[in-house]
Amino acid sequence: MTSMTAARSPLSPADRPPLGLRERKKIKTREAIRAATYALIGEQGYDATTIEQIAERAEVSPSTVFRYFPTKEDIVLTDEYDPLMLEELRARPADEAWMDSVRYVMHRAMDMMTREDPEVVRTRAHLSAQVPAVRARMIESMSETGRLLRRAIAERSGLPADSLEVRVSAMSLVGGLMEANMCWAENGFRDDLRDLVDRALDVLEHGLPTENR
Amino acid sequence: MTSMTAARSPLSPADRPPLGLRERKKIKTREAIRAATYALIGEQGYDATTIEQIAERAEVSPSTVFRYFPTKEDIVLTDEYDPLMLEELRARPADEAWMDSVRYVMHRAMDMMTREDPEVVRTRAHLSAQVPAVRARMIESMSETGRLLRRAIAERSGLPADSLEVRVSAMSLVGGLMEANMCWAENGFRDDLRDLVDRALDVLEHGLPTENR
DNA sequence: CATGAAATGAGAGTAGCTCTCAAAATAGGG
DNA sequence: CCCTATTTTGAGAGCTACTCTCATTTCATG
Repeated sequence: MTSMTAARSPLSPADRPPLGLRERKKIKTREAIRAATYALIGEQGYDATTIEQIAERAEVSPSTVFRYFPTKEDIVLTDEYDPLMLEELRARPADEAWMDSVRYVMHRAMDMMTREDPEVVRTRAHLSAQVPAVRARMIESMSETGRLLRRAIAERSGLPADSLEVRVSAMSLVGGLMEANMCWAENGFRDDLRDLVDRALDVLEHGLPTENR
Repeated sequence: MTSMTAARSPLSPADRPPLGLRERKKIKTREAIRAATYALIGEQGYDATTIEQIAERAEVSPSTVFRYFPTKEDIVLTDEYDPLMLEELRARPADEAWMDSVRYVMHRAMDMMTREDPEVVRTRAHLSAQVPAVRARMIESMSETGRLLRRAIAERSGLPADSLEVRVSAMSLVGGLMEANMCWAENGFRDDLRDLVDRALDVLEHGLPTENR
């Protein structure tokens, strides 16, 4: 019901067998909290849902909720995709055009996500579009993603990872993708997310269409 | 000591003379709160500064502080530049290249800001770079700015203001400028902000330098 | 099974923020 | 100058996210 399971397939070494009872319980608790949160938000909305209610339904104490997630927004937003996507990006052939690499990885990621838990992806997008606090946290986490992206861009371009040029490039990429996501949610998920992402990448690559850029 | 005075010069109609005692007091209170906040943060840091302390030093009640500013972060971040810049942007000749318009307006804005209260501009940038809560709120407000920007971009490009293309374009512009600001603060204000902004705009316009984009 | 380590729960405490209501300040007209 | 309507303010209660501490429970390991 969450994304953890999906995170396994592509590029993860071997760390599955030795998984003690403790670790398994921790994962279960994490999932329980997330599931309880999504359920309650579905019933009452985000703001009306308190940590106490979440704790109650997940059958843990409020303290435990905060031990697993630093903020309420993080319960909704946390996923494990970003590092994986980064790995995949950096694993692409160095002579591939940058935007092609991005496109490729984004397509794979979206396939994976819609195959695993499309419901969660939508809820998340919906909350990001509607609830200011969630949106803020989401933007913040995207800018963290942008920071990770710098390494990949730096490797491709030969520029230093902390140069302004690389930073701007990373940030505009991340911002563009976020905008695609927002658009998707705001229009009630009517469009195909893949198309939106493609169009966003086109704008980043070539500027606005039918314009002298 | 704040930015209000600066906002007067360029494109404001006539609304100065009829300014009752009530309005004047409100402005004074607003400034007092902001001044108190900046002072206290300078002495103790952001997190250690509570609304109560701010209220005390500004000689108002805590309630009043919240009446003037919705959040603590807003006390630090709120300014009145954005709408002005938007006006100026839309007032540029329609046949000017888009990026040139942006460059022009940004230069004017930066001149204005560094002429008026360079101290506040720096403190704000510094806090945005250091304090997560402030940064989050700042990003959020930049994305509001991005929303305003859409109108201008739509007028120039002929595309609908709510199209994905325009949104991506607006967001990446705003993100790039923010990155320039961050860079500036993180490097201890050693660089010239104008150069950084120019370089950011260059990346947005032409892609990464010496690269097949 | 005993011992050490880790996870949990309970509880108190802080601070940002909201809401309500009564008191004080101001505007405008007689 | 005063009276009244409106606005602004202050006081205070209340909610909730979040932090910290400490005792208790639960798992790991020899």
